[in-house]
Amino acid sequence: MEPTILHADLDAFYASVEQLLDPSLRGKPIAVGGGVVLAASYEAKAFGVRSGMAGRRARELCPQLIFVGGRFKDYQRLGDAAIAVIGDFTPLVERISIDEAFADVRGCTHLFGSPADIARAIRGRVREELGLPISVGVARTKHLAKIASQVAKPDGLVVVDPEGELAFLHDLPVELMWGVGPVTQARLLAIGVQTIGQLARMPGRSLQRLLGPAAGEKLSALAWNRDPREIRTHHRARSAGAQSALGRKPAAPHVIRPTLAHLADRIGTRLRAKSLVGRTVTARVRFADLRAVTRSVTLDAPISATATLTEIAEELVRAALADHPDERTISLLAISVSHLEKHPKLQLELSLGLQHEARRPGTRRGLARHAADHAVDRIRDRFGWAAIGYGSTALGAVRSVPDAFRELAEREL
DNA sequence: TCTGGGGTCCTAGGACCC
DNA sequence: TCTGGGGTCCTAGGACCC
Repeated sequence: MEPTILHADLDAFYASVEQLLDPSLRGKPIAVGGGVVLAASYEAKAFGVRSGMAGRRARELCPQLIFVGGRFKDYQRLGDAAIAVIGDFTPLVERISIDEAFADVRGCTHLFGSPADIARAIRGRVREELGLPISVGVARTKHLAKIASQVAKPDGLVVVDPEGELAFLHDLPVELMWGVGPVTQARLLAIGVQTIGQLARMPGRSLQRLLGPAAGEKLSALAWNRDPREIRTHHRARSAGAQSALGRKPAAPHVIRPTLAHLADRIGTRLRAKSLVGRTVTARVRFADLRAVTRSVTLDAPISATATLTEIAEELVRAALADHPDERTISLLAISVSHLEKHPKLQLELSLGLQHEARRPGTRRGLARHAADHAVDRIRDRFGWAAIGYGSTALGAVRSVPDAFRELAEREL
């Protein structure tokens, strides 16, 4: 079988866009972000600067590092354009994030040539039309294609021939595998496993004892290049959430209320835009020392109303804080809604709302809340998100990061 | 001056049902 | 008196990915 799976990954994406749009930044070590490095150029990576690193640490490693603010609209535009180039070759495209996608070209080789030809064409077009470097891996499986694109970086192409798969895979370090993070890497190192080949030769039993049944099984399979995953062009979301880092703030209502209201507002808006409702609400509180706790509740009836979501989240946060009375300072609040279902149509929703109220005597708020949410949603559709909000949610102070950046990270629900 | 924001999946224990 | 097992759902925590 011919290798027809492509994995395409824009190199140092945010940083590359900044260097594209501002030529004075080219060839220089730059980082997108401030408090935290969101992306680093290859010139910065040479100094050890990595994404996710604290800005201060990055500056220590690279004193001449240039921090740039972030042109989020351009990231979205150029990321979409690059993925669209892939879509010109095949409809079987699975987008993983703003700057990364899998594709299966098995059905279009008669039009465009071999998978390697197609990969070269994609790289050429993204470079010529958009001015951005993109690395591509080609293999028979998603896992191998993804590893190949990592090996190809920066700005390269690696094709893994079927005959050479295990030879290619087994010399590589385990941390290149999908699913091996810092913890697993350390656990494997403790038993002397550093390469994928060493992992492959471990007895399945001991791997499962070390990493759990699911992870052990999965890594064994991947190490032998058994990856059953196919290209999935459409994912439906299982949860929708939002979070806000706070620095250090007192665990007090004047901090918690407006923050939760803002988070609930964002989630509710996204859910309603996709006609989704959710049954489980989870709230997360992170303390000053970065330890975090969660509290969740599963409701009888699913919700999407901003006010209801806010109230439930407040209750959960109160419960979490009550269990940790010594914690006076919090550094992050988060809400997530899961057990998502498709919302019934509007008319059904109204009758459902009435039934719902009948079951919960004393609340005539359900319908009023839906009406208010829909009114706000419509105004925002016309005039933008900032045009209107629920009281304190309009507070800019609770936003530690521009909403444009949040939108970048949001996946299609 | 101790690190953003949005996700997925897995595990383990307990409740509850048959 | 003493002793079962399987399945499902919920909750809390954690590892990992981009």
